[in-house]
Amino acid sequence: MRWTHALIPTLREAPQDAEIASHQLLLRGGLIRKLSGGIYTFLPLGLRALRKVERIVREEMDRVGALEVLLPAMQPRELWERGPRFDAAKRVMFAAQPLSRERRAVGDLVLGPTHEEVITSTIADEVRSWRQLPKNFYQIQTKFRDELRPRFGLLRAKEFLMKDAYSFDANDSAAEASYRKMYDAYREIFDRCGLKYRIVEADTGVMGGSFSHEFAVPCAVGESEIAFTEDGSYAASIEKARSRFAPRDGRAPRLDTPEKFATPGALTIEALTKNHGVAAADQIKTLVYLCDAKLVLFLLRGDHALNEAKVVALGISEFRAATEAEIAGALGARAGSLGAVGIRAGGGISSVIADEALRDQEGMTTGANEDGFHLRGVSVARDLAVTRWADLRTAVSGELDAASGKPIKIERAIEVGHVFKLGVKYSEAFKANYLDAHGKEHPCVMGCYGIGVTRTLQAIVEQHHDKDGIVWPAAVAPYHALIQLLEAKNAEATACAEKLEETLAARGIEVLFDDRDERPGIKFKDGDLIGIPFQIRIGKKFLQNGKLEFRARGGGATEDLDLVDVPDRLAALLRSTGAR
RNA sequence: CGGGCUGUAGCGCAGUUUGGCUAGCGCGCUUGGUUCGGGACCAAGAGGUCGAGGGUUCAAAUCCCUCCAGCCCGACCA
Repeated sequence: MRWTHALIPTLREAPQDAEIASHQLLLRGGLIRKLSGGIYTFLPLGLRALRKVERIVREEMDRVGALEVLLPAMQPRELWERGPRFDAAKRVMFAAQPLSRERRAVGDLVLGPTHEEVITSTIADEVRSWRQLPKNFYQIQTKFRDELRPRFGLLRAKEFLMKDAYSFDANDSAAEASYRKMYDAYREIFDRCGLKYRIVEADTGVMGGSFSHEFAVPCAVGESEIAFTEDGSYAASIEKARSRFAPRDGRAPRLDTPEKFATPGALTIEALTKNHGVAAADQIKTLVYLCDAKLVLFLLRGDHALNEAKVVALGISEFRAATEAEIAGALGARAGSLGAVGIRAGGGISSVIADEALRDQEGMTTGANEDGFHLRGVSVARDLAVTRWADLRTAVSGELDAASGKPIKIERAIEVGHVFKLGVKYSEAFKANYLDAHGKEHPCVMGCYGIGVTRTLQAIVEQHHDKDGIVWPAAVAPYHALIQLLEAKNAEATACAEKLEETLAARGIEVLFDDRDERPGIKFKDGDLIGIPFQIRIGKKFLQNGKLEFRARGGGATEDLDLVDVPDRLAALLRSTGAR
């Protein structure tokens, strides 16, 4: 491809709404353009890179026997209403209706944010026998989600390309084998994309299911947090992460009975520490939530934070912090002076759920349910009527892994892939059943597996760039090689460049030929910006002694080669980088 | 949805406080010339509903009202 025939609108400056390097470089390199918030056009160069990622995904899906399908992006709303999670899903869904009133749709349509409902209802009709199992279907398709706040270019967009796959198995162990296959395929995919990533145990959230893993690319602007030990023996998303809490220092005295004391104006953990000398770890934090329409108290140690994902994991589907009025009505005090001493589940409060860190603790301080007063010397076992113990806390950096005792670190990351073992949540809802060898009907055991393809593309750029621009891993680069003709007015140099382009193309090497009549500096800057892995310069040295200058974008010395030697050299390098 | 901010040429911005002549600068674009190895220089050009609508005024990018869009922080997030 000749540069003058292509459209590669590079920019010297980045648009001001692009904050992070990868977003700026995709725009500056002329790979994408923003149409509207969270909605992007792929220009030719960007599309080529995207297709490379897609190709890797396809090859690895095909390799493990997944079958490619294409499910509709437009879906009947009614389908979702029959499914198990419409209420949760509809918050991010777009409706798709004819704008003209005269042209009414037969039923309401939505734009699919994902495809569990479609695939399961389809398979329910087509798969009936154990002989047809296992099956795994995948597609690469545009998803639509109404992100409240799209940002960072392709990292969080309203319209994005996703690879999603759905496995159907006869039983749990078969489903786990399918899961394992996909897990391994994902490692291949992200390895081939040149990404450094961590695989973390993840929360299943609204998706439901029994377990899942997230493929996370560490990145300061990532939207999720992961906890892991340095040696990789433990890794989990922050929602799921468990850790050993640091023990209390044990200086708070045990009392025979709780003792009330005045704490005027001390409404926070910090204020109680500062004004009354009560260490955060010696306090009980009392949080009031409205859970499935009932008031629930959550108790944590003062220095710990509630992890709401763990509340969901308790089986509580709808919850929110209680309002001031609800709190006052149930406990007779305002937030800041709340406590569970004397609270019996069943009255205004339906249950008292306490974090494991509080078990058997003594000498604790908590609110007295009277504004401006707290109780000290509280013994958890003696004074609190805990109805349920659970792990509620958010792990923090520096705590120890529960199993190995090694310190955990917490970092932000981009979630590029997620695998879920779903179980029968969707197959039961849509009656995706099969008959076993004895003629007995069972629901298929499902798994689902997503890769954010456009997000992966940007994650690659985020991980592979330098001050001058993108440094594509060869496997996903829009082109393998860039010919930079620096003497465009010289007939011999031009003929050499044309010959080289032809020779490389004939060998299946994807080549971009910068044939513009521009000054060398511009070509160097643009070449480095768009990051094609190998650059071949035809310039001064060619005029002097017929040599071409061959260099890798990622660094390393420039080699002077004869025209005839370039194709072999390139082909060998591309083979070694796994690009071809 | 709450808080903060911004909308002026394709991109980056000044001008708005204190209303006033033909709305400016850099990059990019066009033409001509000189250049030619890390984003050259000179000259001449093209390109604007100053986010939209309404109002005040002799006069509005500038003041007032309404709306829209975008960005940042938060809430939310499969």
